[in-house]
Amino acid sequence: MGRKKWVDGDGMKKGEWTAEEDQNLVAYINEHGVSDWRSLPKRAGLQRCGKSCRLRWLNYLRPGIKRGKFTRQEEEEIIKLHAVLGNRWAAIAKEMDNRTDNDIKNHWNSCLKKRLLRKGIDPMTHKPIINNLTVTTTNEECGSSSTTTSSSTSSPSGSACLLNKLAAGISSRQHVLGRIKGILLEPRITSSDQDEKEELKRDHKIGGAEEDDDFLIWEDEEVRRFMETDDMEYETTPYISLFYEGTSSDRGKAKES
DNA sequence: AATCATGTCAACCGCAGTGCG
DNA sequence: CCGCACTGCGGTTGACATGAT
Repeated sequence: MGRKKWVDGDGMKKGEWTAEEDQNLVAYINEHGVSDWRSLPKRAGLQRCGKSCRLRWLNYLRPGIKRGKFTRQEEEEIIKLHAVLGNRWAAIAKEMDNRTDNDIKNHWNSCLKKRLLRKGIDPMTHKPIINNLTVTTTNEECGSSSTTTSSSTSSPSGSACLLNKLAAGISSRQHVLGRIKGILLEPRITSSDQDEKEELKRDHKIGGAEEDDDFLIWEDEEVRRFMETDDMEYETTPYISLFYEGTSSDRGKAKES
């Protein structure tokens, strides 16, 4: 995979790295450590730009990097962190166990984001998707007003605030929590290919009444009423605990509730 | 079997932040 | 304070893999 090799105007190689190049870079860094990426390629005998070397080292060659499929726990962690941090992949990566920001970003964009969308959750706001409705809400905790749509982006803190609001109102909308839980409790891909196929079958089930009804689309009026309850107090942590309660070990309890 | 669509992942690009002279 | 060089980050691209038709 990757890109074909080519050479740019400065004689710098681009594209896919060869095993030999990897070996050279690793050998050099092991011996001299990382310093001055700009001059490193020359010193290491590589026809690459420093930026390319840095990226290769950080995302691929650096020792201890965890690669391959994401576990369910890791995916939960990503969703949880994304709700708080937004698209700050480097910050998310720091909280994860030796996953690179690039890896997390790729997995989010190719998999998690789409899964959330399929389940009627906006991946940017982590809110239920609303019927083409622009929702204006006063964000007291963040000290500002914000206008969001189901497809809009918002600042991480704003997103967290909205999510807390969602959590605060969850008692009156238990099915919302159920829907969110559902995403996290789904049998995960990582266990086996069979699981993956079954999940895909479920998600792409054609003609089943469950399919369309399963999306959580709030009616405009319902949403308006919900958003009007602005005098509630929320905190970040309660939202997270609500969002994730019932996952893994608590799965049984969640079903009961 | 061929073609098309979608998923995955490595790598590139451009910009913002930071440090230094 | 300003400009430059360097680093780090997030968004995007491109090639290959895999599945669906």
